Amino acid sequence: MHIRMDWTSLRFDWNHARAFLVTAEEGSLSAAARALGMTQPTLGRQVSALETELGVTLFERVGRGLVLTQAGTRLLEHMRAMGEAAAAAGLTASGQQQDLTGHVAITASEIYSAWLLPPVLARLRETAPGLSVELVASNAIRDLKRREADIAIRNARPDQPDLIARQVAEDAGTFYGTHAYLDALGPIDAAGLARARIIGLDGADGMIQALNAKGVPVTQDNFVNTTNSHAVHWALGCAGLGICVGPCGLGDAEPRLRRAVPDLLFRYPVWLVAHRELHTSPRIRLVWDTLAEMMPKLLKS
Amino acid sequence: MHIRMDWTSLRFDWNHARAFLVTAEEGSLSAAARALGMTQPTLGRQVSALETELGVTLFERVGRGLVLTQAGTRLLEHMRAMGEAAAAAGLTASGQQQDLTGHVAITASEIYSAWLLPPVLARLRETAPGLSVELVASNAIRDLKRREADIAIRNARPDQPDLIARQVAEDAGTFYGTHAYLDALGPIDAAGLARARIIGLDGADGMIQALNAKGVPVTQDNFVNTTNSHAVHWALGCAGLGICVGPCGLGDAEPRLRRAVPDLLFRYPVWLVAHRELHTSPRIRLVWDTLAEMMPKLLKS
DNA sequence: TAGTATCCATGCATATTCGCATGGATTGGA
DNA sequence: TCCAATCCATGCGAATATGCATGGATACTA
Repeated sequence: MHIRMDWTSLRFDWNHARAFLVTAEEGSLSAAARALGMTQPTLGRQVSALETELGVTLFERVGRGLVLTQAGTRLLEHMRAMGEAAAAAGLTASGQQQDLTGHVAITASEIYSAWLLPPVLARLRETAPGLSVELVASNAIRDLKRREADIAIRNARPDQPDLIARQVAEDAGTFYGTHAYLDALGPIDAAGLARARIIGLDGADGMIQALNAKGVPVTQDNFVNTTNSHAVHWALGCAGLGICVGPCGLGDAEPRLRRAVPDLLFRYPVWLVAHRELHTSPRIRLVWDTLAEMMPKLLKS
Repeated sequence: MHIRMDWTSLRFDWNHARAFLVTAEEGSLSAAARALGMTQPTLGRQVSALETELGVTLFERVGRGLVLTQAGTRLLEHMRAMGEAAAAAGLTASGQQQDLTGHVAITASEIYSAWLLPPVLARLRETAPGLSVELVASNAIRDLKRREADIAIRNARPDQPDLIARQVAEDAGTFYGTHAYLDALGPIDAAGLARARIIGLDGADGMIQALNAKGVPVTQDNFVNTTNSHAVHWALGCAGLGICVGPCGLGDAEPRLRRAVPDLLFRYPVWLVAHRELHTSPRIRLVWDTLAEMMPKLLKS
C-alpha cells in the first residue's frame, strides 16, 4: 500500500531558500550576490519573496547591513542542512559524470597525508570509483608546474601568481610530549621549553628560528635527535625521546601524548593550489572541490 | 580569520532539484506535477535542465514511464536529505509565524496518545512555543463537527465527506503475552489462540468478531478479564494475566512481552481528520503538517 | 486486436524573473 | 564636517520560465 506523500511543506521556492542561506552566511546581499554570481537586486527580491512565502521576517534591515531575526536564526539551521545536502549532491553528481576516469595526484606534507587525507580518499572512492588518486607525501614543496602533482596542500600562501590558490582552513599545532617525559620535566611555560629536549625536523635550524621568533630561547643544544621525516619525528615523540610538534587535531587525539605548553599555539593557513587546468579538467575539479569541502570540517573538530 | 566559502557546488538550480526529487519519489512527471501543483511540461523541462546542469543522465526514458539511472539513484539520496531539510524548514517557519498562538485539540486513541504522540508534542513545543496543544485521549470517536477536537487520528477511513481526511501511514498490531505465560501455553499458531486466555477490550464482542473473521475460533469463554481502557488492557497483559493486543511498535519494544503468534498481524490505516478550518487556521495547519510528517517515521521503525 | 488510459515531448503566447542603472542611506575615516 | 566606500531599494527593458494545447508512443484490458 503506497501512501501519497505530502509535498506542500516544500512549496516555497528552493532557490529563494538558497538566496537566504548564502545571504545569511555571507552577511550581506551584495556579498551573497558576488559569491553566487548573481546581482544584489535579484538576491534581495528572492529573500523578500521567501519572507512573504513563509510569512516570517528573516532579516531586520538596519543601516547598511542585515541582521538575522530570531526566526531567521531558527530557519538558518535547516537551510544549512539543505545546503549541505545540495553540496553533497553536487559532488556526487560530478563523480557520476561519464568520463570521470583517470589519474589525479595530490601532494601534501607527510603528516597531512597520513592523518588528514585518508577520509578524503575514502570519500573520493565512493563518489568517483573510476578515479585513481595518487598521494605524494612529501615535505619538500613539489613543483606543480612540472606536473609532479595536480593539487598541492600547503601551509603558506603561494607566491606564484599563475597558479590557482585558495585558503580552505586554518590549522593550529603545538608541542607534545609523553606523560612520563612531561612529568619529569615539570610544569613549564613557553620559555621553559629552553630546558626541554626537542626533536628536530628537517634539521634544527627552522625550528630554532620559529621558536626564537616566538620568544622561546632555544639553541642547538636542545636538539639531540633530528630527522627529515615528520612521521619518524612523531614516532620519536610518542616513544618519549623528547618534545615533538604536530597539529592539535592529531596530537590531542593521541593518548600517549599531551601538550607541553597548552597555550602555545602555532597557527598557519591551509592552502589548496593547482594549475589553471583545474578549470578545464573535471577530474581535478572534483578532487579540488572534495578537498575544499572536507578539509575545513576535518580541521574543525 | 574568516575563510571565504565556496558556493559553487550549489550553483545548480535548487528548484530543479526539487522537481527531480518529487518526480523520482512519485514515479512520473505527471504525478509529480499533480503533487506540486505544476504542469507536466514544466517538470519535464526542469528535470532535463538539471540533467544538463549536472552533466548526468538521471532518468532513462523507457516506454511511458521513467526509471532512475544508477547515477540518479545515487543523487536521489542527497536530494531526499535536501527535501527533509526543506520540510523541516517549512514547519519551523510555520511555527515562527507571528500570531501562532492559541489552542489546538488532538484526539487519538489512548494507546496512540500515550505511545506515539509525546514526541510530536515535544517537537511542537520546540517549533511553536506559543501553541497550547490539548490531547484528548479517547477510544470513543469524537465528533469533530461539534468541536470536541480539531484534529482526529483514526484507524479507519472516515465516511463524512465534509471533513478533510488523509491517510498518513499504515500500522500493524498483534497479540502479546508475557514470556512466562506464553511459555506455559506452549507454541501456538493462530488457531491455537482459542486455547488462550485473552484480555478483552471494550467488551469482548468486537475482538471475537475480528478474530473469527481471521479464522480464529475464539468464544466468550476466552475472555475472563475485560476493560474499557487500552492502557489498563495493556497493563493487564504486562502483568501476565493473559494475551493482550497492541501495535507492534509498542509491543516489540516492551521487554516483558513477546508476540504470541508472530505472523498474525492486523494491518490498519492511520488517518488524519480535520474540519475545513484546517485550510484557514495556521495553528491547526501546523499541527496537521507536523503529524503528517512525523507519524510515518514513528510507525516505520 | 482494437480501445482506452496514461505517459512524455514540443510549439506558442503569456507571465514572471533577471540584470543593469540609478538613487537614497549609513558607516568609517581624514 | 565632509568624503569615500558600502549597502539596500526601485524602475525598466530583455531574457527566461510557465501553462495550455496537442501529438506520438506505450501498457493494460476486454
